[in-house]
Amino acid sequence: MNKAYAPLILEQFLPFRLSRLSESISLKFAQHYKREYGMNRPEWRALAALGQLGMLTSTQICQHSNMHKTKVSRAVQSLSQRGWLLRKRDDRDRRIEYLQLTPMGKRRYTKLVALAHQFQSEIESTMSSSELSTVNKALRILEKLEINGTSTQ
Amino acid sequence: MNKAYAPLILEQFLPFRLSRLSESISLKFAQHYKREYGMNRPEWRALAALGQLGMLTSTQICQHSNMHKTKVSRAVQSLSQRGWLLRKRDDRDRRIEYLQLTPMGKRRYTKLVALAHQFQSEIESTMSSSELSTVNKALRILEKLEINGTSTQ
DNA sequence: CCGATCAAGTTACAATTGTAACCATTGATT
DNA sequence: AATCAATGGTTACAATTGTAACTTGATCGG
Repeated sequence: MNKAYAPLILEQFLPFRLSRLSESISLKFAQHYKREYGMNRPEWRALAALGQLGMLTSTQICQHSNMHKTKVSRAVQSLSQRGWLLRKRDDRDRRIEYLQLTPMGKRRYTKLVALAHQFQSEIESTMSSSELSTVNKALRILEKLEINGTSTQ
Repeated sequence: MNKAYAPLILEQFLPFRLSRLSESISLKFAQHYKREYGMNRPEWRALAALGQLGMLTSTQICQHSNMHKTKVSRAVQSLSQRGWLLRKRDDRDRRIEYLQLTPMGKRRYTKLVALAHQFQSEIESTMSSSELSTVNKALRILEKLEINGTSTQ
C-alpha cells in the first residue's frame, strides 16, 4: 500500500488519546446515574461541585468544571425543579445567584458519591500502586497546561 | 460551613479530570480545523483514521476511534460529498463498504497532519522530557483498562 | 444624572447528537 | 428453498448542545 504522505499516528496524538479515554470512562460512569437517577452529565457535575464546595454561583460552576454557561444554566434549572438546590440572590449585587443543595439534594449527592468512590476504586484496583502514582502524576502535569481555563467553552 | 456528609473530591475523580482535560484540549485543537476547513470532530477523526490506516470500513472507524456509528455514518457521508473519500462495495459481502481517501482527501489530510504535529509539539514543548514520558506511560496504563472498547457508544 | 459598557444569567434558534427503528444482505437452520 | 437471526450501515425523531442575542443589574466617566 503506497502512501505518499507522512501519516499522523493517532495512537500518539494527545487530543485523540484523551478524548477516546474520557469518552469511554465518562460514558461508563454516566450509565450509573443516568439509569438510577435520570440525571445527565451537566446535572451530575453541577450537583457534584455544589456538594463538594458548598455554595457557588453558576459562573463558579462553569469555571470549576469547564462547562459552557448554558449547560450550567439548564442543569441548575433542572436541579432546582427537582428541589435539590436553592437559589438565593445576592443583596449587594442582584445579578448574582448563590446556589446551595437542599437536604434532599444532599441525600442524592451522598448516594452518588458512594457510587463514584466505588467506581474509582474498581478502576484503581486494576492498577498497581506505582501505576496509580504515574497516572496521578501525569494528570497533574496535564492539568498545569495553560490550555486549561483559557476556554469559555 | 457544616457539611454533614463525606464529599467527593472532584479534583481526584478520574472521569472528571479526564473529561475536563479532554474537552479543553480537543476544543482548542478543533478551533484550527473548524475555522480553516469547516470540519467537525467526527469528520476530522474519520479523515485521520483513513489517512493513517489506508482503507477501512465504517465499523472499523467506529472501533478505532470509539465513535457512535451514526456519527461515523454522517461524517463519511459528508467527506464523500466533498469528494475527499471514495466508497467501494465489497463484492463478496455487499453490506460492506470500503472507504478510502481520494487524492484531494489526502491533500487535506496532509495539511491537517501538519497542524496536528505543530499542536502536539507546542504542548510537548512546555514539558520536560521526563514529564512527557510520565504522561505517555500514564496514557498507556489507562488505555489498557478493560473499560475501553466495551462501549458501543 | 445619563449614557456607555460590562457582567451574570437566560433564552431562541440552529446544529449536533443518541436512541431506536429500519433496510439490505448474509449465514445458519430447518 | 423458506425462515430466522445477525451484521453493516442509514435514517427519523427526540434530546442535547453551542452560538448569538437578549434581559437585568452594576459601574464608570463625563
